[in-house]
Amino acid sequence: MRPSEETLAAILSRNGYRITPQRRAVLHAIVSSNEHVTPAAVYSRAKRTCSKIGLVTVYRTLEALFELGLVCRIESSGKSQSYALAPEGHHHHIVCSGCGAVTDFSDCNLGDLERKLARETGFAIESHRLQFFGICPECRSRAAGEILK
Amino acid sequence: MRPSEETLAAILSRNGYRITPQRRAVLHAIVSSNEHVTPAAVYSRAKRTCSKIGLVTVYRTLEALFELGLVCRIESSGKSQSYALAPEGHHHHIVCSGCGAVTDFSDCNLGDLERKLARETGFAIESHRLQFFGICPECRSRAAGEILK
DNA sequence: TTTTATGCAAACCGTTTGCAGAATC
DNA sequence: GATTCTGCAAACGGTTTGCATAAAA
Repeated sequence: MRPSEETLAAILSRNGYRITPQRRAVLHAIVSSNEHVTPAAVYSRAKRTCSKIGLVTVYRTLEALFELGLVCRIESSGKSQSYALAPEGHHHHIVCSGCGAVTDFSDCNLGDLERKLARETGFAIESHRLQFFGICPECRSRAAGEILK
Repeated sequence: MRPSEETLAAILSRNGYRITPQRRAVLHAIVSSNEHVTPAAVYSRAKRTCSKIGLVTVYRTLEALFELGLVCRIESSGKSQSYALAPEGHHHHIVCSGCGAVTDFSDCNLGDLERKLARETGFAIESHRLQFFGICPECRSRAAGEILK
């Protein structure tokens, strides 16, 4: 289950971070958004809660959350990164090429491949990243709508 | 087998691109390098062949080569992208966290997973990207050497 | 001689940093 | 009251663009 804003704040606090209105605003912004969001998006969301927050603080807070593993970061193939509440455990993403929406999945079953590659290449493999790209259901139906017109 | 500089130049020409000393220099730079290289690296290599080349031209040429599928681009998780001669067909990368070296592999066997995800999420999946990260053989033996000292 | 390519400098975009003042604990 | 956080503005790094000049076809 998704951690609440309170839970996250408690974890931050327990790790020596101070709880400020700005940080609460960032927490609120990511907890209340279901998608992956860019720092800029977090900023504009957070600004609704705490009007004097600066973009810099958003970056710093997201970095802190990322360090603590509370948030995951995805480098969508373009310029800007995006963040979301970290689902528990190992997972990967499916990214919509139309609207950028991100869906998670967790069963990747790459153990055999990893062992094989390690054997063949001599690499000590430590991690992997897997992303699928495609068109999400919403964009598909939107596209279908366009055609009918 | 790897295409030669001549072959690449011919393909460029056939596609309406003019063959300039600068473009030859870029072609030479990537053909003669076995690793994946950043635009900046291509630039300094190319400069040896054609001293008056500018970084901008390198970017533009790499982009053209990428458009034609002659070169593949990898977004290594940091700031700069890197390019290499495109191996034929579908492939993925293993990236060394130590030195950045990149190795290719081609058998990923993700068809079943892709179908399953498409079914479960409703995405029309079009492509995927898979990267492994680890320590390459050279870095491993270097690390072993450090320990012995 | 028409069309495309080049280089420069300057713009751009997302991100990071230095620092004085403000807020938390 | 000591320490951490904030916001601003300015720096940064990689990449892109506008434009006049130069070169390829």
